[in-house]
Amino acid sequence: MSQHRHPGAPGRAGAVPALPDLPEATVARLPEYLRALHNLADTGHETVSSEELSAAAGVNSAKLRKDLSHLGSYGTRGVGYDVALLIEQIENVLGLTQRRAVALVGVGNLGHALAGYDGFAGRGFRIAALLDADPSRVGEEINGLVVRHVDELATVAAEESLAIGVIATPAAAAQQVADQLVAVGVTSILNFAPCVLSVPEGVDVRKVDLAIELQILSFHEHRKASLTALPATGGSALTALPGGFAATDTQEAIGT
Amino acid sequence: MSQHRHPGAPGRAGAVPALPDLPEATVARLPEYLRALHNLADTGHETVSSEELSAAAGVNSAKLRKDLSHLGSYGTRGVGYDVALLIEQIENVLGLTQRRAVALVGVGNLGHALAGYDGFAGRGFRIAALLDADPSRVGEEINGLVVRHVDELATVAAEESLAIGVIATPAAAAQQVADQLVAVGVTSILNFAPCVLSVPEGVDVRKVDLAIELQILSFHEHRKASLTALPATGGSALTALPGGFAATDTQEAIGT
DNA sequence: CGCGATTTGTGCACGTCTTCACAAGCGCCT
DNA sequence: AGGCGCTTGTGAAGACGTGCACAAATCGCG
Repeated sequence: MSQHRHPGAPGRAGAVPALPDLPEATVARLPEYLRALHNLADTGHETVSSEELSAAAGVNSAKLRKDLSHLGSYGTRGVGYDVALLIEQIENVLGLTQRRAVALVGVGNLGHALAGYDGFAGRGFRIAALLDADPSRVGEEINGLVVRHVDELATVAAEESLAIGVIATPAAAAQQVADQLVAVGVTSILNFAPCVLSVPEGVDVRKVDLAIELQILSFHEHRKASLTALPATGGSALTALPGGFAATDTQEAIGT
Repeated sequence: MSQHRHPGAPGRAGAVPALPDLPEATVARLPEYLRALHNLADTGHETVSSEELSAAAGVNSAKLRKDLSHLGSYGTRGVGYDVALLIEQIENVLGLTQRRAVALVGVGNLGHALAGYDGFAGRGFRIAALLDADPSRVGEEINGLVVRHVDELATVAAEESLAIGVIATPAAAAQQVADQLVAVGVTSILNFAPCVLSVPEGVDVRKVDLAIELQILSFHEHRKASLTALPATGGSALTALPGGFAATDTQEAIGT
C-alpha cells in the first residue's frame, strides 16, 4: 500500500507527518487502543504483544495488527510493540499532541455533568468555555469555569483557537447553536441533542444519543426473548445464541 | 466466539412474530427513523415519502427504503409510508411495546444527569432503580427516586423484570458492577465507564465514551488542518475536502 | 378506462471491513 | 553460527454495507 510516500504526491518530500489516510473503522478503534496502552504503561509494562493488547481493547488480534500496520511498522517481530512508542504514534496520528480547546454549549442537566467530567483533561482536551442561552444560568460557576452567554461565542473564539464544539442543549435549540458554532469557525461538533444537524461541507458531526443506544439494546433483548421462547429448530439446546454483529461499538461475549 | 449463523441455515420457518433477522446497521438506524417519525406525527403528517423521511433522519433515501423493506412492505407505491403504521411497526421490532425497566448504577456526576434525563420516559424506558456503592449517597432522592445500595440489586431484580442495566460508575468499579448485573439476570448493558467489560455469552454491551468521540473528532481536525496547509495539487482551491465516510454515526455535510 | 406522475421495493455492482493463515523477521539459547 | 520459538505484518477471501438505477405498483384525472 501507500507505505512510504504517495507516488502521485507532489513535491512535499517527507515534510509533515505523512498523513496515512486511515480507514474510518480503524480511526474509531485507535482511542480504545490508546486507553489500553495507557493502562499498560501505568502498570509498568514496557512492551505488549498484539494478543495482549487486543484482549485489553476488546478486539480481535488480527484486527489490531492490521489497524496498527496502517500507522507504519512500530512493532518488533518476536517481541511485540513498545508501549511508549505506540502511545506516542497514536497520539500523533489522532492529533492529541496539542491540547485542543472545546466549547461546551448547554449547561443543563447533561451539560453540568460534562463540565464536571474529568476525562477531558486526561485525554487531550480542555474546556475553553461554558455557554448557555438562558440568562439565569449565565454567571454560574461550574468546576472553576464561569458560564457565559452563548452570544459571546465569537469573543471566545477570538480568545482561543476553537475547533471543537459540544452541544448539550435541548433538541429545539441544537440547530441554531450548531449554526453559531460553524459561524465562528468550529469544524467539529459532538452533538448530544436528539436531532439531526445540518452543517456545511467540511464540518464533522458525531452524535451521542442515549435513547438510541437503549433502543438498540431493547431490540436485542426482544430478539433474545423470542429466541429462548422457541425450541431451536436445529438440534442442540439453547447454546445457540443470537450470533454476531460486527457493529462499531458493540461488544458481545468477550472473555470466557 | 460463535460469530455467524451458518450459510445453509436450516428450516427455522418464521413462526409467529416473524423475527426478521435485521442487519445490525439497519437496527442502529431504526431508532433514528422512529424519532423522525414521531416528529412528523406531532406536526400532523399522516404519510411520508422515503425522500422526506430520509432527509429528516439524515440518511440516503435508498438506504432508508432498504432498511424499511427488511421489516416488510409497509409502504404504498406512489404515496409513501403511513406514519402511524410505521411507528407501530418499528416500535414492535425494537421491542418498545413494553416499557422496559432500567437499572442505573452509579449516581455520580454523570449518573445524576442520566437520572434526570427525561428522554427515558418518552422513548419507552423507565428507570426502575438508582444504585450506588457509596453509602453516603444511599438515601439521596433524585428526580423522585431514592438511591439504594448496589448490593440491593437482587432485591430490585426480584421486584421488577430487569433486563437492562446502565453503568455510570468510575472505570475501576465497572467490571464488578457488570458482574453483579449479570448475576441478577441483566442481559443488556449500556456502559459509560471508559473500560472494556467482560461478560458471558448472550449478554450485550454497548459503550458510550465521551473521550473516544472527541478523539475521533480530533483526528479529523488534525487531518483537515494538514490538508488546508498544503496547496491542493489539482487546481481549484481548498474546495477539495476530506470526502465522505460511511461510518456508523458520523454525519458529514448534510444539507446546505 | 387508460395514462401519466409518483414512489416503493430490489437486483446488482462496488467499496469497506473482517478474518484467516502464513511467510518474514527477530531474539535467545545452545 | 545455527536453529528454534515467538510475533508481526499482510495477501487473499469472504462477509457486510451502500447506492444506483429501474421495474413494479398505486393514485388521480381526464
